[in-house]
Amino acid sequence: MPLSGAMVGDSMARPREFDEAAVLDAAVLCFWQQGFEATSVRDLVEKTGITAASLYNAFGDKRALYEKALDCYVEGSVAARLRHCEALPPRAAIGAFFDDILARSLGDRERKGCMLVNAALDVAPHDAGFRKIVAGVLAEIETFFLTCVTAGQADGTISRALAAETLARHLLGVLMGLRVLARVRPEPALLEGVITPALALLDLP
Amino acid sequence: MPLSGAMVGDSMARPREFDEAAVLDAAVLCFWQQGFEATSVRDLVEKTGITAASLYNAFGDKRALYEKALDCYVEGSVAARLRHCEALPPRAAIGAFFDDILARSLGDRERKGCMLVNAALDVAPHDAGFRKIVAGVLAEIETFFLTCVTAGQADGTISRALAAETLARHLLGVLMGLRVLARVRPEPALLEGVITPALALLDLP
DNA sequence: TGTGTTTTAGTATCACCGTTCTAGAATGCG
DNA sequence: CGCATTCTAGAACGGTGATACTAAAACACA
Repeated sequence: MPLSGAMVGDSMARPREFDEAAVLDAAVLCFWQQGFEATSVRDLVEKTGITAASLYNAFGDKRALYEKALDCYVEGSVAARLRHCEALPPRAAIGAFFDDILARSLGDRERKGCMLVNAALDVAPHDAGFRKIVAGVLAEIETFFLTCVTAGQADGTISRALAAETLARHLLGVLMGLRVLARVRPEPALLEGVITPALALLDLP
Repeated sequence: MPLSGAMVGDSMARPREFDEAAVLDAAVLCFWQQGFEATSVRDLVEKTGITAASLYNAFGDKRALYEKALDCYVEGSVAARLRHCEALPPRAAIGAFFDDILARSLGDRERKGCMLVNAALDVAPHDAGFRKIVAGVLAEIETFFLTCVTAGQADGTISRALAAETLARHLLGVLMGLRVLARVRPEPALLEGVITPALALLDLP
């Protein structure tokens, strides 16, 4: 099984004609919008612009491509947002995080939601490998919240009324709920109503 | 197009051999576990024990059967829980509601989750009809929370620090989040951590 | 007891599924 | 310039998707 992108063997041959990153981006969009089952290889061929043979050569089978696409999404969307927010003061980081999610959810005209949350209900329950991946990313988000809350409780910007671990878990739950509701009822008042009490909880005496 | 279950015309004929309710229950289980796309008509034929022709005669096509199955699930699971909790005092009703969800989520060894939440991400985003149905049920749950919070704020058992509408929306969001997390990380500490702050919010001065 | 209607079971249909194969074109290296 | 290699395009593959059809069986009623 040759490694994609890397030249193997002792002789050079014809190089790729397509941009692997661009193809992966198109695949992300497909899986993100339609989920794993509802996306056919023919969809992928059409949207990526390369042939099925090239797809299979470069990425393996459909499941492997989904895995790479999910990785790509997480790195480009989730991890990027975490890195961005981690640079802020703790209480502001949490606020900015939810502001961004809110804006993204309300501006999501195609109702794609969050590919990670979609994966959590689509592929994770029936595939232990995917479940582990999704659970790992969720744990990273939880850790981000925990770090923020712990630091905020230490410097007095976040309430100590509840344990930091408990607050972090609550924030993770609210985040998941937001992304589900946004796909069915993307109403500003509803989504803001979901967030407001969670943030109020941080600011109490 | 004959109405299922009802005898039409002026002459009686051969009656159903199968129990329509039992067949619908089996269909609910299929769709609940695997979702709409991942469930094939052959799956349904196998699990319900009746033939494809009977399925089509009795319920119409696959989409119509899913709709009836979702109706059946909502009536038997969601609506039943709402009715049960509505009989309790407001603050206790909310507590009992989440206690039940928590127990159900932790005991869900097949990781089926909640069929309504599954539908919210599976069929609702791509089908306006289903979206309306799911949104309607979510609105019912929101109304249940709102009724509880309003009554609790009136009799002093629930904090008036936040508007009743806001708290109700928050509780709905937490509920959705719970059901997503439970399918990936069904850990008691995590799920309890999600709920605890939401309930604490109700009890503050 | 026939007659009409509707159930059944099984199969046919036809499009699409994920995947692989068959070519032939394009490249780097000896 | 071959030669080995790996790319591309597209057809082909077996399997399965949802659904429709055929014919026999089962009942209610005249």
